[in-house]
Amino acid sequence: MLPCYRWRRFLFSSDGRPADITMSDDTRADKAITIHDVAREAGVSAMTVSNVLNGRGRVAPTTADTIREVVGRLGYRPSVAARRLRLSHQWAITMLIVVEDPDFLSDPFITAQVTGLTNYLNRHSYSLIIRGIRPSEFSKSDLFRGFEADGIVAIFSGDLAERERFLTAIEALRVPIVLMHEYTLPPRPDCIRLRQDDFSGGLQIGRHLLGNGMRRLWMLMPDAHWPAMDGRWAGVTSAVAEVPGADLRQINCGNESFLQTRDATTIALEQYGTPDAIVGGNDQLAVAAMMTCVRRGLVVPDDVQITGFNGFDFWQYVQPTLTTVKSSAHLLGERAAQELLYRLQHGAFSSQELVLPVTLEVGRSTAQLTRPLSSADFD
Amino acid sequence: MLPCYRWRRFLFSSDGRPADITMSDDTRADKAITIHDVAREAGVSAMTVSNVLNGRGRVAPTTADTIREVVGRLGYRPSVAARRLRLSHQWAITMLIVVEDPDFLSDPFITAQVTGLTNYLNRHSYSLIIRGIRPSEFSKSDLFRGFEADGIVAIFSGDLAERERFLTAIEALRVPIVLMHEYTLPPRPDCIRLRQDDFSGGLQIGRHLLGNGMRRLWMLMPDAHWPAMDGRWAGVTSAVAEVPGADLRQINCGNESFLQTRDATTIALEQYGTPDAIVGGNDQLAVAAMMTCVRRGLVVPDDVQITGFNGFDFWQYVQPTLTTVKSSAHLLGERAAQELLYRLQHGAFSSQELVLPVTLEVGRSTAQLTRPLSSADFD
DNA sequence: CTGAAAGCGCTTACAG
DNA sequence: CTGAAAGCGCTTACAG
Repeated sequence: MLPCYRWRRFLFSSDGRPADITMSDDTRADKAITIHDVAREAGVSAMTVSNVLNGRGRVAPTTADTIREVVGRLGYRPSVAARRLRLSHQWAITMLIVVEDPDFLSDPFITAQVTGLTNYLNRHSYSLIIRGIRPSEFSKSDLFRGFEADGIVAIFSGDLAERERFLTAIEALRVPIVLMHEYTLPPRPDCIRLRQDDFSGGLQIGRHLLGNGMRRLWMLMPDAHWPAMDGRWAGVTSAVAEVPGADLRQINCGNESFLQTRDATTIALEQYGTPDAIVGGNDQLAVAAMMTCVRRGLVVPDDVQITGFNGFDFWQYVQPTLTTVKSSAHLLGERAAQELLYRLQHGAFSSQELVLPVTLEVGRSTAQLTRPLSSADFD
Repeated sequence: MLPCYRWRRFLFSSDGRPADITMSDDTRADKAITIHDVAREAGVSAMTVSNVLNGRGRVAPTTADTIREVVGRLGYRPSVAARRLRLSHQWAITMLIVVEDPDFLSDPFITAQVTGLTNYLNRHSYSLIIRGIRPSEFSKSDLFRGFEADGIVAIFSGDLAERERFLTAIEALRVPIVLMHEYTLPPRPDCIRLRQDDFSGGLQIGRHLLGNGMRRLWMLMPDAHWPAMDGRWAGVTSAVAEVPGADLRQINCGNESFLQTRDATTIALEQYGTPDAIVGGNDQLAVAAMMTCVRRGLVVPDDVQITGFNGFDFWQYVQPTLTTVKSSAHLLGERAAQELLYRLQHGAFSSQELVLPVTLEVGRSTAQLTRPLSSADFD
């Protein structure tokens, strides 16, 4: 008997509401072979097939061989959905990125973390589900309607109160959480904080520039509140506080795009004059500022020193090469996955907080020159 | 009665093989409330709850209100796994990227497509599963063991025979396929090809440079065979064939990294002398070549003209701005999702092949200068 | 307008 | 060493 729900209605509409639509065909359902088909063909019971496939129980070697042969011949693939229901485990992790920009994957810091996550998870037969949600649409998001993962890796933007709200909301999903780049929200049960040492990176950048004799510093920051960015700012602030007479000004660069950063830098240059050094909150901001300075006839590093943050391949594409802070965003993603799978395996996280180190990478954009650059400087 | 499989063994080990590990705890399982809990609390049957939640059948408004109240109060969330099993539909699409580089998401062309996909799918309550697989590990990949999607969007690299093999393999999964950037593999049932018009882009680039009087052209290509890259090459080749006396040389740039591109360009410059123009297979290749030329004292565009391909934000970060081919990789991703959901809804794809247009974006890197650049050229 | 029953494809404890 | 039975949490056709 062919059950009639082979032709059924699916949740499927443009506004995300249920809609009544009839499926005309489902090739998979027609041909799907089950564990019972294999069992019948091999002349055993379904449970023996299950045991062989999962390496459990004692099964006679000859029986096992027969079963494996039949599995191969029939092209049997166990139903993931059935296994998930039966075991109430999903073998899936959700990466949740709460950010206004729908094009969030264009940030290399984000993509490197995502790549680290997928690589680690796939190695362990877990899959990654990526969800980008705008802060303004967080509550009416269908994240909560169709949630299907064993854990969450979350990156929040926004101020403390907003982030607190996001965290409280996803805690209702009752799965373990790895919170990225968070250092202000207080610890919670079944939730750890994982980040790179942005404060230290900022501190190193600041001390490096101050050690070069720079005193009037700017730091370029995006509109969006990112905890990681706040940490860098705090680090630079600390360094500046150590040197009497040094000061630091924050320049808002809107959405971090090239154009908005260029415009913000241009206005600041006209309003405040040229600073000794410009600290980019990340590499993109730094490079956009560098281009702006160069186009205005300023020489880097002679007239103004410039630094970035994160050390993506990107920094090499610029001239002079950028002084930046190297961190491994890829490693950060891998580590998030590792901690989550550890938690799933052992029932508890191995620690409350993890901070990965960063290192200052000195390029020519903060070089103390005693002679003009020559082509030899670039090799 | 608490079933004992709450403490069960999970597939979980570093090499991807099943391993015997006991879960010490599962917070979700302890507290999960089901449709029956809601039904009992509301004094109705499970099916009435189901009807209300899915907007089917006739239910008395007062009954429906009560049920919705209980759902909210208990925080009931339907089990996705159960729904999937019952309906044998997953509400999930897999994006499969077959490429050697495990850091595949660092390519902006890939990430833009992934972003377009997620955005479209999430709007329609589908989720995206990303799988990167190395060509060499394709067959022993566990893609086939844990497959769980209603459709596939695939990006292959490699030569024709390899890509043919990949396609044949994923066809065994019996779900509809959208093949990206493919134009040589013959059409198959339940599989469409979606790409941007790389040939036209290459043709336009070639004609533009030849129109500028350039005759000795190079094209920078990566080691990896990408069909999209081959299409661009074919386009440039066509343009060159139109002009007697013009010639085109292919320069292999290894893995496309800055360093390997720089080295390949340097060696080529020493071996063959400076060409009239360098066509980058993509923006990154073009910018790396531009940096190399500038560092060797060549002036762009006076001594050598340079072009890119894809027009990412990236191109603006370079000086002079890059002539490139604009396409919308984001749109390509959206379109792939759209076609797949159409297929799932209607039982058949709406067409066999889709080609999205591209446009030439002329920057200063191919400007025909009659005077030296001034800062005014940059605004 | 509402409910009892069946079944999606697995895995487990238990009995043979 | 192997199997019959139960049940994970839903949805559907059908009967009332």
